[in-house]
Amino acid sequence: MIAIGEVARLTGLSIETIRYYEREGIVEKAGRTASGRRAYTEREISELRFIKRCRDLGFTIQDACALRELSKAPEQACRDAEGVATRHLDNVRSKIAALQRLEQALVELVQTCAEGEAACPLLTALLNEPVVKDVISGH
Amino acid sequence: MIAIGEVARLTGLSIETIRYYEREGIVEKAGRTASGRRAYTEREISELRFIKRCRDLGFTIQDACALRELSKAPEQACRDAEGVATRHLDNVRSKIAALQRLEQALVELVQTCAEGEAACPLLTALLNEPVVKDVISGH
DNA sequence: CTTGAACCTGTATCCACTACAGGATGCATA
DNA sequence: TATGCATCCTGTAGTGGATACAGGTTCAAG
Repeated sequence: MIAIGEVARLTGLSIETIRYYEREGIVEKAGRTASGRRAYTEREISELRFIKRCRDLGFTIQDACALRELSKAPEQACRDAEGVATRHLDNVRSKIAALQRLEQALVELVQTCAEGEAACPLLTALLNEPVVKDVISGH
Repeated sequence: MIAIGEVARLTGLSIETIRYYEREGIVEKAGRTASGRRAYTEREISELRFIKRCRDLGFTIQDACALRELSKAPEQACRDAEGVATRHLDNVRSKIAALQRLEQALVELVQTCAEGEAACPLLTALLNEPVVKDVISGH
């Protein structure tokens, strides 16, 4: 049986996050020792690591749970998993594109900033110009 | 005097967001009509629009407020504003780079997905783990 | 026996909104 | 004048995905 601190080290998740996953029902409640401490099996650790990998790839928790279920189901799983991943990939590409538009707008703003001018062109632009259209949703 | 709905239309912010900005002290409390409805001046609308532009560029509310203050100060504003914008630009570029690494990883995952295989390579990759070595030894 | 690390529960906080519920007001039409 | 609908109000709760305590218990080493 493995304690939560060790699980954190093994998975790369923080202790708080592991408890949060349990609290939210994202993973099953871990077993307990006589004194009430969480005790993990290797299977549970694998599951946490699976979630961690999905999160590192930018999948939502919901997607991560869906992929985990697929990893247990035998039939059709591959195509479903590919679907989830492809949709996410589209998402990532949209975000990249939006950020690149942002980058361009920022570059242009900063370029206008010439030292010593009476009015700051950057601030003037923010005061007067309409700006980028499509914005990033995520934080 | 302009009502909040019209201000929303003029700025591109939602009514809820305008009220939220007021509630949080991000902008000054708007004046009121006899019946208690918010009434906006052109100056207040400009300020909301300024915040909106900053948000569209991905600046935090905090940055937006800082830039707004700079737009009111006469001296040094340009260089300070350029600093804020440049730091943000660095941020945006880091995010783009991170997302591009993500994109590459996802592309590789999805590419491995060949229809009809027994085990889904995508899920296998997510599951694939080095065997847990160390167990908490004691008891 | 004492110390300090690791663990526990429970709650609050973050960011920037968004989504109601439940009611008051304003304005055009019948 | 009455109706009805759009618009507005306050207040509260929820979102995602954690993170940060406070205030306590338990464990292991010296």
